[in-house]
Amino acid sequence: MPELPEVEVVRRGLARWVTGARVVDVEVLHPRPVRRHEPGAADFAARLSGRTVTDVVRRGKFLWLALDSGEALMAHLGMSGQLVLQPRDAADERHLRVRLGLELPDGSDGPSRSDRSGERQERELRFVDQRMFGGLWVSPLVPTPDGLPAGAGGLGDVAAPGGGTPSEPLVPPAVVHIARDVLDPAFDVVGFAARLRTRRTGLKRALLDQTLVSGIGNIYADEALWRSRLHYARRTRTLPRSATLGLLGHVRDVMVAALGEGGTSFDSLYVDVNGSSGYFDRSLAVYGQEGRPCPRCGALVRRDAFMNRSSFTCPRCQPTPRTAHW
DNA sequence: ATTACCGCCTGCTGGC
DNA sequence: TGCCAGCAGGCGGTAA
Repeated sequence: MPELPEVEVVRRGLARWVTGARVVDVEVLHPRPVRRHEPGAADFAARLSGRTVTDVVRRGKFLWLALDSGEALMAHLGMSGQLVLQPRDAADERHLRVRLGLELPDGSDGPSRSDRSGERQERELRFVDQRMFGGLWVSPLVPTPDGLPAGAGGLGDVAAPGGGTPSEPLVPPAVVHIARDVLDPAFDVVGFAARLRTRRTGLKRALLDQTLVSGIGNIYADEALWRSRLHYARRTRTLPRSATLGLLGHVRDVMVAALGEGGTSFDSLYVDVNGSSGYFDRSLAVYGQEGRPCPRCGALVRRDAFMNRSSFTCPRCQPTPRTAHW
């Protein structure tokens, strides 16, 4: 499933290749992925046709293409979504849901192709999604409540200080309640620590709460907790501030490491959600490793049912707290 | 207001 | 061989 680093890799690819592109046609092949566009598929297509992409922005796992109309094409990859840039004559993918015909800006011939110059190159931006948890919709943009840039935008490496171009202080309403993520320069570590202490819940529930910090899914939650030697049911209220800061550092480290792998694995926008991209081949200490030895101490990794999902822990490094908060 | 849980989706896997 | 339960899980909606 696409996690934050994969979404950021997609964002960078889009920023590079489709900034300045103009939408020439739109085809919705399945209604479900545009369900969040309430006026319907025809209106969705009409609002995109003829528009030019001015920026590509991400907050958490929400991604959007800012348009010269002042609106934005929103995208969420959900569990199995992909955004791929293809030649117009490429065969349809099995789970192709939406197709946007694009005219690339002058001087760009798109990824992995260098054919004749002099005329604008056409490509298709395709939304492919097997399970359709994700989707596309067109949305207005509203000012960010804090007046700061919306998230990761422009070209460059947001994880590197000074890298990237600040995005405009505009967000889609659907994203206003989504917290910034740990790769966002405007992420407020101190504010997060303070809010965590007011919560009456367990640590992993808090990490997965997108209104506290965004972009953390099941995999990164488990990996960061393992690195921090913390159990998922540890009460947030009892966590010392230093441990909170350490945990956030581990979240950032594991994401930046994945970003480094993912960012060098693709020369197109294709991200293989089934894991053969090299991204998921990265070593996971505990996630999905039930019954295998903990890389740190050798105890066998345990799998617990948690929130209708799974949590993987090392029973020795991450003992169950005596006062657990499930 | 805060917290917890359900259901949406499809394809693959394993047990019988 | 076929059938079906279980599983993957982010997020919006809703109940308590």
